[in-house]
Amino acid sequence: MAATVSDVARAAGVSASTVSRALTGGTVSPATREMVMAVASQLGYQPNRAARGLITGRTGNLGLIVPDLRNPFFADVVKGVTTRARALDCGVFIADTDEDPRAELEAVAALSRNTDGLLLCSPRAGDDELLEVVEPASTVLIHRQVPGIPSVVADMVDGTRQAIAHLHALGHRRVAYVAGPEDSWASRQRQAALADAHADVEILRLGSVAPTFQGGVLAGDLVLASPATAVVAYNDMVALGLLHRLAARGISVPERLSVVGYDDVSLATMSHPPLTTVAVPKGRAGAAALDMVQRRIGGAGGRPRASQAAPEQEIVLGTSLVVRSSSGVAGA
Amino acid sequence: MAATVSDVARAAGVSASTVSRALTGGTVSPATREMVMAVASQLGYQPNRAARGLITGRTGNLGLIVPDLRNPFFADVVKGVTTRARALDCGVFIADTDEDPRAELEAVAALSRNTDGLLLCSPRAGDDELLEVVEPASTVLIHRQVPGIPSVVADMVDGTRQAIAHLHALGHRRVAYVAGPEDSWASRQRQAALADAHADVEILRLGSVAPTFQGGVLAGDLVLASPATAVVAYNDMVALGLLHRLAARGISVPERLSVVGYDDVSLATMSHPPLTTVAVPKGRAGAAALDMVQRRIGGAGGRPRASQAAPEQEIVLGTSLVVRSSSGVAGA
DNA sequence: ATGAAAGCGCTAACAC
DNA sequence: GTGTTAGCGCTTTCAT
Repeated sequence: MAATVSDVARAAGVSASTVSRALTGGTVSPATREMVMAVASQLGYQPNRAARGLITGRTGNLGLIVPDLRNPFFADVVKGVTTRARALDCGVFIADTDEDPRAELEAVAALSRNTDGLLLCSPRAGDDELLEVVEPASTVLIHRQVPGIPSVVADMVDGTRQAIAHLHALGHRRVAYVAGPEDSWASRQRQAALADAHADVEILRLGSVAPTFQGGVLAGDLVLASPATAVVAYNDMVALGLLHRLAARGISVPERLSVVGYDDVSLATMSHPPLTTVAVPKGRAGAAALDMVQRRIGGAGGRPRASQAAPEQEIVLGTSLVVRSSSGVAGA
Repeated sequence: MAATVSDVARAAGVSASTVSRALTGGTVSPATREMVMAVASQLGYQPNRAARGLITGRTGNLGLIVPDLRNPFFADVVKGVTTRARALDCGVFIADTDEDPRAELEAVAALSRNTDGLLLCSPRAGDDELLEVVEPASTVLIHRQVPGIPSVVADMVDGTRQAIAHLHALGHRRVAYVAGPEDSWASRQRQAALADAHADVEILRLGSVAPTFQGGVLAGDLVLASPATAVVAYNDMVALGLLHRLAARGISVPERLSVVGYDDVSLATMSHPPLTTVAVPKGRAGAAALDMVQRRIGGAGGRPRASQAAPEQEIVLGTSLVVRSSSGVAGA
């Protein structure tokens, strides 16, 4: 059986409350504190978070909900969250919803009772459904915006602008866009951004396709049937599938066609040729979201502190185009 | 504030214990149960697991520790665990140790107090360190064996045998093996398996290299400088890097050189050419480990039940060679 | 600066 | 079958 405060108290010859104070930073004499700490670590004492949470009203745990851990994009976000959580000594419950909006809503319900806050990464559920189950005071959305719920997003408008400016500079005037899932927030974002990225560049919308490698393979033929000299894919996985299909059809990239993705997943450096892509901060977004939710629930320890100067509702992280070898001069 | 048992009890006109019984499957009259359930769901009651855990001694939560979530291999394992956990209504704490053995040990210490059991996936710490901090009764290792700690592993000996038999059948007699990290359990496993996979096939050991895409790139030149007609890589990431380097040097695969990997990560289908690889069950291993730890801690609710017919200590999952296009007839 | 006592939400004995 | 009581491990008043 694990050691409890009482065990430590007995071994240290003090009361349980003193142990508690020594360990959580209450008013104790330096000497006592040091002694208690020594005894505690010597006994391998680890506080029972459940018991602590029962009284403080805070569990010290967070919930993190993602659509699919296998997607390298989400893996990066999760990694950012867990890394920051480790530094903050905060537990992270993980839930993978398998891209199922219903599972997402269930996960929110199950986790919200047993955590201090929730991080929802790219949730697939609709705005209204989300607003129904989510507690805005202790929830942060990652890479998704819903009016009324705080969020951390990447500046896709700027990233898109950079991508199109890059292609324009290389002489491209007709650029295909391979769209992802119709109704997704990210997809709408990208399309809106493309719409007014550059006056001189005509955007040819293709798709939509699944946001996967296979979706990209499928898109390859669509792109070749269009008059575009360059293509912007919904994300890197689609871009990679595209590259794969183009190679299979003997099309040289970037000579005949330039390809640009979104996300900058690690695979983007491993393709043939390495992929030019709009880098979106993934780990950084996860870490920022964790900090944000901590700030919002923090300090007050459950008690909602009286209106303190309108807490931030949104963080927009910068994006940057990473130019590799899949983009080049038009008609080269 | 969330509803508590007392709230439900008051609203239902019964005592708190009756509510508890109705919700957890105790002896209650069907009518009462139904009524309580209705009131509970109407109030949106969600049990406070912390409080429940305090008394039952079980938290209903598990800890899952992995070296690196970005590694698609581990992502698959995690996914297997979380999927099974969802079905069992069991929370999963995730910890990413960044391949750091010390962080691993710390994670074990921090999590073991606040979970019912621990799943350690491919831990990097040494046998002795692990044995020191781990509670064998409530821990299961995934893809790693340590005497005295239960584990779920894949049959690498058989997988390796299949791979070498495949290459032998294609006429290969000299096969290079690109070794991974010297001191890793997995690496030793594979080498032992290769040593007596086939009497007619000579194994040329190369490396070791980092178990990454970059490691594979590096290994590409090593392999070409050897007389081997085929190469087995430490894992798929190395094999993919190898393929990349070979392509860059204009070596055609499988005509000039056959390449085989281990793991069958999803990327293995996306390479040029698609990779022949020893498929190891990843999600299945995670799910099996979860079931195993539940079985071992289950029922008794904390109280270690008196010796019940020697609980299983090890599960070995089958592997199978997936033949794609990176392997072919020798000297073709 | 420290100890005693109360209580967080829940379930397990024990009565009835 | 149901209510009452006690207590899990911890923190936090309230005394001192």
